[in-house]
Amino acid sequence: MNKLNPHLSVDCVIFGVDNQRLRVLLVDRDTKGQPAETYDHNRLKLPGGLVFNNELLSDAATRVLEELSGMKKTTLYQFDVLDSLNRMGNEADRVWLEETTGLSIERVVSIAYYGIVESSVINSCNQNSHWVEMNQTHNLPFDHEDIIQGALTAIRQRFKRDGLIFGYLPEKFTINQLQNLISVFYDEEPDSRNFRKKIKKLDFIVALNEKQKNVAHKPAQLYRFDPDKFAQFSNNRIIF
Amino acid sequence: MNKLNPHLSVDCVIFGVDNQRLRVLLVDRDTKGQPAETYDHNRLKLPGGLVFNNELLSDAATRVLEELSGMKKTTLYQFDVLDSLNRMGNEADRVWLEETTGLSIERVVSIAYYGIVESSVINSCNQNSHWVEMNQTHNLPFDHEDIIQGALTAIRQRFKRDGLIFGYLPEKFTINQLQNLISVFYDEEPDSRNFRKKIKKLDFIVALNEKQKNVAHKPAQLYRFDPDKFAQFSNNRIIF
DNA sequence: CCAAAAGTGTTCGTTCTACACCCATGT
DNA sequence: ACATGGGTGTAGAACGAACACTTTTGG
Repeated sequence: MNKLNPHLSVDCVIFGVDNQRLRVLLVDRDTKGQPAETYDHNRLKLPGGLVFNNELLSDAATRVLEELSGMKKTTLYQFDVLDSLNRMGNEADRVWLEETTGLSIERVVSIAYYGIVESSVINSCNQNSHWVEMNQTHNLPFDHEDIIQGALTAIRQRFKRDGLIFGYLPEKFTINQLQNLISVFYDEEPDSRNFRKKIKKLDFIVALNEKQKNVAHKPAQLYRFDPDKFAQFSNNRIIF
Repeated sequence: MNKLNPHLSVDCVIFGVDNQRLRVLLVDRDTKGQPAETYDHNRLKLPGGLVFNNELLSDAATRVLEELSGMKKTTLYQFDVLDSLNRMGNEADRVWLEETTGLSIERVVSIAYYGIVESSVINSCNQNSHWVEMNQTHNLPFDHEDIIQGALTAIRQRFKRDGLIFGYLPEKFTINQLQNLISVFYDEEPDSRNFRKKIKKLDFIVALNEKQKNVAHKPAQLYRFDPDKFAQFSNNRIIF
C-alpha cells in the first residue's frame, strides 16, 4: 500500500515577490551536488513528484515541496489537473522519471497546486531552489510552462477574493505594501487615494497602534489582517 | 496501454431544471434490466467510472456519461479532485467496484465534472437515468453526496461569471426564462424591473426580431446569447 | 371580460472615478 | 533644505434598490 503510484503526481507553483518582481520557485532536476554556479535552466523544473498510495494529494505536494526546496508548512491550493496524453512527449523527460523513481512510467496525471510565500522565505530555501522571474521560465520539462501560466491565471482569480493575498504580506503591513503586492500580481496601478478609502471601509483590515520606524520619510500606519472578520465578510465579492 | 486505470476515475454531476426545481442526474448502479419501478435510491449513484490509460479525463467523463445515461455531447467542466483515503470507506462500495470492473481496487482518485443540460435533454435519457431533486439525494455510495454539494458550490461561483448559464437556456430565450434560471440556482428573486434594466445594458444579450407565439398572455421578446461579445466583456465581473 | 405574464420610470442613496497638494521623517 | 514616500477631500457620474401600474394576448 505504501508505494509510489506511477500514475499520480503533484506539481507545485510557488510564487514569491522579490525586488518588486513576481518570481516562481524552480528546483534543480538532479539534487546530486553540482555547485550552484553550473546550474542552467535546462536543469530546472517545478517542484513536484509522484504520490504515495496512502497519501493525500495535498500532503504529497507539501512533502515534495519540502524535500526539494527545504520549504516547510507552506499552504497550498489545488488549481488544475494535467492529463494530456503527451505530457511525456519529450522522451528524455520520461526516461529521467523512470530512472529517478525506478518505476515503469506509462501515463502520469498530475494535480497542480499553487502557493505564495513571504519574501523572508525566499532566502531561506536550500541551494536547489531558484527563484526565476515570471516570463523568464524557459526550457522547462514536461508541461511545466503551461502549469505556471495556469497558476497565474488561477491566482489572479482567487488572490483577492479568497484573502490569499494576506498570506504573503508580513503580519504587520502598510497600505502601500498591500497596494504594491496587487500591482505585481495584476499589472494594475490603483489610485492611492481611492485605494485607501476602500481599505478603511474593510473591517477585516485592522489598524494597529503602531507605525513604521527608521524610514527616511513619514512613517506609515501599520495594519493587520483579521481572518475571522474576513470570513464573515459577504463573500464572493471582488474586493479591491 | 488501452486498459482501465484502477487508480483514476471520473464522476459527473449533471444539473437540470424541471418544474422550477433544480435536479441532479443519478443512474442505476446495476444496469441489468430490473423494471424502473423497483429502483430505490440505494441503487442510485452519480454517473462515473474508471478511466482508460490512453484517454483524456474529459473524454472519459463524456464517455461514461453517455454509457450510463444515453446523454450525448454534453459539455463538462472539471471542478474538483476527490482523493480522500477512505472514499471506499464503505466496503460494499469497494466490492461492487471490483466486481463490475474485474480489477483489484486499492485507491481511486476521482476527478469531478459538472454540466448543465436543457430541459429537453432531461426527457431523452435512457431508463437508467433518474432526475432527483436537489437535497433529496440520500444514501448515495462513495462520497457522491459531497461531490454534489461541491458541484453546487462551484456552479454558483462560475455559472454567471463564465456565461455557462446560457448553455442551459434554449437558443432563443426570454428575459424571464433567464431570470427564473438564476432564481433556481441561487435562491434569489431579483426585481424584474431592475433585472431588465441590467440586461438591456449587456450587449452580449441580443434582441431578436421575434416574439413568443401561442402563449396565453402578452408574448415576450426573444433574445440570443452572443459568446464572442461575451468573451470581450470586461471579465471576472459578477454580472447579474 | 378575465387571467397571466410582459413590460415600463423615477427617486434616492451609495459607490466609483478623477484629480493635487501638504505632512513627517532621515540625511 | 531637500528627498522620500505617507496621507488627505471633493465633485460629478454611474450604479443599485425600492417601489406599482399598464399592456397584450388567449381563452
